[in-house]
Amino acid sequence: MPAMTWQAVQDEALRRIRSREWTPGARIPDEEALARELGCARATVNRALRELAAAGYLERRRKGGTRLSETPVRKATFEIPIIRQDIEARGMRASYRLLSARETVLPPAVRAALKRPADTRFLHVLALHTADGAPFCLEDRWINPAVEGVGTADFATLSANEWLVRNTAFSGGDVAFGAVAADATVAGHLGCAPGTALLTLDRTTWAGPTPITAARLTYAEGHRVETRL
Amino acid sequence: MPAMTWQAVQDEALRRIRSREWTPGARIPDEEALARELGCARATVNRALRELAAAGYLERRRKGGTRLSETPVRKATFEIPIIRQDIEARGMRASYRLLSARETVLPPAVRAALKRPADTRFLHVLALHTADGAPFCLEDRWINPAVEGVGTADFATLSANEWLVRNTAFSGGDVAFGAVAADATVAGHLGCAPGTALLTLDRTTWAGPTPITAARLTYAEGHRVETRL
DNA sequence: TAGTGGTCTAGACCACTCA
DNA sequence: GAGTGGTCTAGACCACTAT
Repeated sequence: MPAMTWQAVQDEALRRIRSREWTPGARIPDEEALARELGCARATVNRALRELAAAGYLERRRKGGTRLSETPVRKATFEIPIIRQDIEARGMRASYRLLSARETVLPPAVRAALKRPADTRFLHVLALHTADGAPFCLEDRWINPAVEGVGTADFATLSANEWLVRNTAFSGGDVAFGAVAADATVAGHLGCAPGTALLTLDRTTWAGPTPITAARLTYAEGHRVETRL
Repeated sequence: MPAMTWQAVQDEALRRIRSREWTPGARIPDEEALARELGCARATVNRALRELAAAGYLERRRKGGTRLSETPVRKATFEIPIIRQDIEARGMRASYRLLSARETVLPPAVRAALKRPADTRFLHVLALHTADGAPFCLEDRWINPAVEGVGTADFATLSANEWLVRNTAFSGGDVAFGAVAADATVAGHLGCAPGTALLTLDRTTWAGPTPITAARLTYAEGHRVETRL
């Protein structure tokens, strides 16, 4: 084992930050000095500090040196797993029921998000995920019918989410959290009163310029999406 | 410029993933083979693939090699900035108004989250953030009165959020999104109808075993927290 | 122009884990 | 036991930017 691993260097840097030995806005020693002081190679210091900069603790500029962030932008990473995995990771039994699947015209909001012309038709899939028999979340998804194989996919047995992950290549997308009041339909499926405040997760995914799918997950009452800082 | 940068290697790997040249679950060439093929050092390949593994695209095991994830757990990173910065980044004018600040007994839910005994007293701060004059979010925060300097801090001019970021050293915490229906008080401050579904962001931060603060941000109607995948 | 971080290289040894 | 990823080193050159 080398004297100093990059992890040890990072821990030491975090210790100095937390102990206020290094203070917000102040410049810290350069990589070469730290490497000499800690007895390791500069590359080791570089890796340790690079990751702290990516996490928002430090700001680094060539020639300008490395400073503690004055206003650290905390970056919180949330895992967005396949719903079934999410449920099973909580130690519950996941099941899935297809409610409807038919091709129809995109509603205006989805059409705008996917930048499609008017009257574009997509496959609309509505499905309910349950955990230990209780409603967990409602999946309201629009799928581009041009996606290869989607015509023969059977979303009754495999969720559209999983089918898409396994069968399409995508290049990017976006995710957003929001809140909605349950309408009568949603309330019925999720077993809550109409008007209940529910957390939503909207996702769109693209293969280059072509939209693959837009989905809204509406979680059952009280659901939270958590992570560590 | 070297022939192949780690970024170029990563782009090439992503191209092979997206083109399905490499398929989910299948093993990809080992680092040495890729380095030879692409004409770079193994360390360069290592950095490229290590980051793809951290992002959930690949699973790597010593001796087991590197495989494409069968069920990629997408990791979405959200920036959790100081609210004022968040507002200003949207090109709006941020302002802040302290609504109340007094020390009182922790309510049960917060007490449990912070693992404090019954009758623990914290400083309770309620404040409204506005963007271009319109309500943006309501900050409902509990601060450990043992935090150094909190007794003399003036939260009327500087938000508690910013004061804490600048004046305390913390070691960790957690974040959670949720949804609540506006009660009469919240509705009044945020200018919406009682019962409106609102997005919440709950945060707790710790200095080792000592809680520093617990905060709930309740965003105005329609607010979304977004990120790219 | 000079200082600092960003990256690449070639080689080495180690840690894990599969067969 | 052996294959593969994880990491460290020492040196080098480059890119950016503060002065």
